[in-house]
Amino acid sequence: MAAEKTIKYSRQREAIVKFLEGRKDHPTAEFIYRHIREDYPNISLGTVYRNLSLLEELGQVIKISCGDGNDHFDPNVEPHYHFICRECGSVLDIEMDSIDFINTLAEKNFGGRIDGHKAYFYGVCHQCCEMEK
Amino acid sequence: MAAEKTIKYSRQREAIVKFLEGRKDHPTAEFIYRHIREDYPNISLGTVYRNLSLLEELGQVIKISCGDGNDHFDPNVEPHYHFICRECGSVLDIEMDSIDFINTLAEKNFGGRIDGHKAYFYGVCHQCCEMEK
DNA sequence: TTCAATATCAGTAATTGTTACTAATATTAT
DNA sequence: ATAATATTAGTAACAATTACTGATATTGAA
Repeated sequence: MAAEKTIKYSRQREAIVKFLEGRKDHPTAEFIYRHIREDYPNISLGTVYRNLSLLEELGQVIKISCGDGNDHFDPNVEPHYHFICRECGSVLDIEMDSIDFINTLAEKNFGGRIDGHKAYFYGVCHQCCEMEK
Repeated sequence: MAAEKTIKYSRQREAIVKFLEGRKDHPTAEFIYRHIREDYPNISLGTVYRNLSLLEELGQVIKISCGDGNDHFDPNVEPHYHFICRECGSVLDIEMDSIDFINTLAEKNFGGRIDGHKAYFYGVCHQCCEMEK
């Protein structure tokens, strides 16, 4: 039987969780690191990465790989969709009902089993739309 | 006026195009490199990367960033969807009609403009389903 | 309340995927 | 052919992430 590693409390991990709590801007590890450092000047970037992937395993955060080269992190683990602005690159939440029925559509002519999907929407965000005027 | 860089023929680029032609397995740059080297032992990985991004600019290939850490390349530039197997990590095509209407759904309660999307489906591929038995 | 076991840390080095640089080579229009 | 220049191989640089190490913090039990 695999010896389950017990998880000990750490201030650093708590700070990361607190920092992410309620955020909607899906920061990168680097961004989180820079801000946590204001309270914990000695925290290392490795600690941020290690804890983010631990929190991901624990199901407390979601990693968003939207293809811009950096992973982004989201404390909202409920299934939802993201938008990436072609202008400014910001990653925003999309408010829409679940579209799980596309799994069934996708499974129609497919040999295997489909149980999930990720969708990224692209365009120009509200803020950048305003700038165009 | 921007001096358009004219594009000269190169055997290496042709070899890459030929190698990708008709493939359905969405290889990575590294994979392409290893195989092209059988015919062109001196080709460098940089050349593969450079040509792949050139071909992408030319609209001859599509780069797939599915979040497994490696970019994959697809000679099929028609809009279509991909599946990623949770077991073996293979990236497969999904045969399904366009679901562009989800853009409209997504734009409903969204401030900005939405003009495209990417969707990745997850599950267990046919081959891995068989292995489970 | 010690104390031993060990998870976590900071700091740093290593890895990995990708891009940039450079002098030599290949292609193309003339 | 030749001149202009795009492309190359090879290598170095880069950025994001992960692994390593000895020191430190947390925890359950004595």
